[in-house]
Amino acid sequence: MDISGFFPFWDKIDARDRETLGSAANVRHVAEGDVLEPGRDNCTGLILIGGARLRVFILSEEGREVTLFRLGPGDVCLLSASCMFQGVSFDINIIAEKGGEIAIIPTRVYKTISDRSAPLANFTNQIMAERFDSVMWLIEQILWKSFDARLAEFLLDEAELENSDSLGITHEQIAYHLGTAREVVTRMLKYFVGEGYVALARGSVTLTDKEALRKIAGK
Amino acid sequence: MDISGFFPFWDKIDARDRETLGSAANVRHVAEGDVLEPGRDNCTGLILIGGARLRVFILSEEGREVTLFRLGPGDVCLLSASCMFQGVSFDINIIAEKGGEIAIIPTRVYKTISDRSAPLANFTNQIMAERFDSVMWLIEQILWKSFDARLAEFLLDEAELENSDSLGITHEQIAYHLGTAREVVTRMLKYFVGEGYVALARGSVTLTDKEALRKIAGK
DNA sequence: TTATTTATGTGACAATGTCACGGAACGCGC
DNA sequence: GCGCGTTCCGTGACATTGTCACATAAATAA
Repeated sequence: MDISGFFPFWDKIDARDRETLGSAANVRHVAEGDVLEPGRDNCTGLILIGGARLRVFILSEEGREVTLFRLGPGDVCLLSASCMFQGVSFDINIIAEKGGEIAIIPTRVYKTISDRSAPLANFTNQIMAERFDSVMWLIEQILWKSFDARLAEFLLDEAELENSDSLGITHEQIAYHLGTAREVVTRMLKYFVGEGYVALARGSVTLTDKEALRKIAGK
Repeated sequence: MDISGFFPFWDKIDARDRETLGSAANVRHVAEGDVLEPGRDNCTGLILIGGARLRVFILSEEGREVTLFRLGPGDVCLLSASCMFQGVSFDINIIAEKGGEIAIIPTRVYKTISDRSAPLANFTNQIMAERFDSVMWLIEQILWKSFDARLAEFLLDEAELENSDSLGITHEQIAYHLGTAREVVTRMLKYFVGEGYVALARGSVTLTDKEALRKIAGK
């Protein structure tokens, strides 16, 4: 796995540092369901995603989850190296939704180089800003969107990601993504069925009227 | 107003760049209630806070607000220069809660130097991470704290900030901070009065049992 | 088949948000 | 002082979402 493609200014980084980064990168394969960060004590390092899909989420003390964002091929996960910054105290969890190759650069190595390399530090900045943006989007969703809109949007996004209108997902999994209770999802899906937007089966939701769902999602 | 104190690695920045930053800094005084960023079109620049207190919040289309965080003396506001990053699309609003001196460094100047200066870029990173942390804290509050806990915590924080147990604040202002409706605040405050936690008067809330409030706030 | 696990359905209730008011306190001009 | 408009607060009815306690049904294992 070639890591140079992840860094847009690869050629502006010092040659010795490129070497260091390359050899520090720990390439491995993750399988679906693998846990990359278990919440506490999270400082695996910078994760460069080759072919996997990762879900980054937070977890409450009571075990409720909310998905912050998902990362796919070509993305870089920075929060898994959040200990390189002072004053960051929140915990995140990362799990592989789809298996594939990833490369991990240990936090210390990355930080050392970043400290003296402007291109790398600015790259870090850019990634951080993008994640910040995702999280702000989430806040706005949670605060100002009604649940039907959030569910509709989730289903559409999911269909896009999976490239299929038939989603193999349980109500409980949806609830985890959206940070609500299963019963609430069941109730709303039931309503969607009544309106003809989706069809349900055990462990699956099929979108039957995407146009209507888009309307509900408010876009 | 001396801006060097804001940058922990001031002496590691190139002398010419220090000069440029210093002369680009636009020092001015803001009065209470002044709007520094009106949502859309936000790229005032990096704001260095001398003596003012700023409130950074987001606004829904319906006019509902939520406070993201507040900044005081010695703090740096980065989101007011968020256009220096690609892909950042959320809008923020900034208003002065307390008058005082601030210095503004235009985004372009800051970005130019940051692009070639590792210390500055890493400083930017650090600030961004801290703001990210604040926002994550907010998400956790919104998602898994009940409203009584959030209100109690807000009142305690406010008393700390104002250095007084008697707060000159209306129910509506509290609602804006917490992103809810005035009636909800009124209702809960009424309950707090019944329990003897606070005393109310027009335009003011007085904390009468901080210990109990801390307990409710969950800390 | 029978048991067990996993997924879904549902009703009652609690917490919070929305709406439509009414009334009380304050500021201001007289 | 008085009237009067504005701001702030209180309240009831209802909608939405979250919680809890189950029942049922479909898959899977024994």
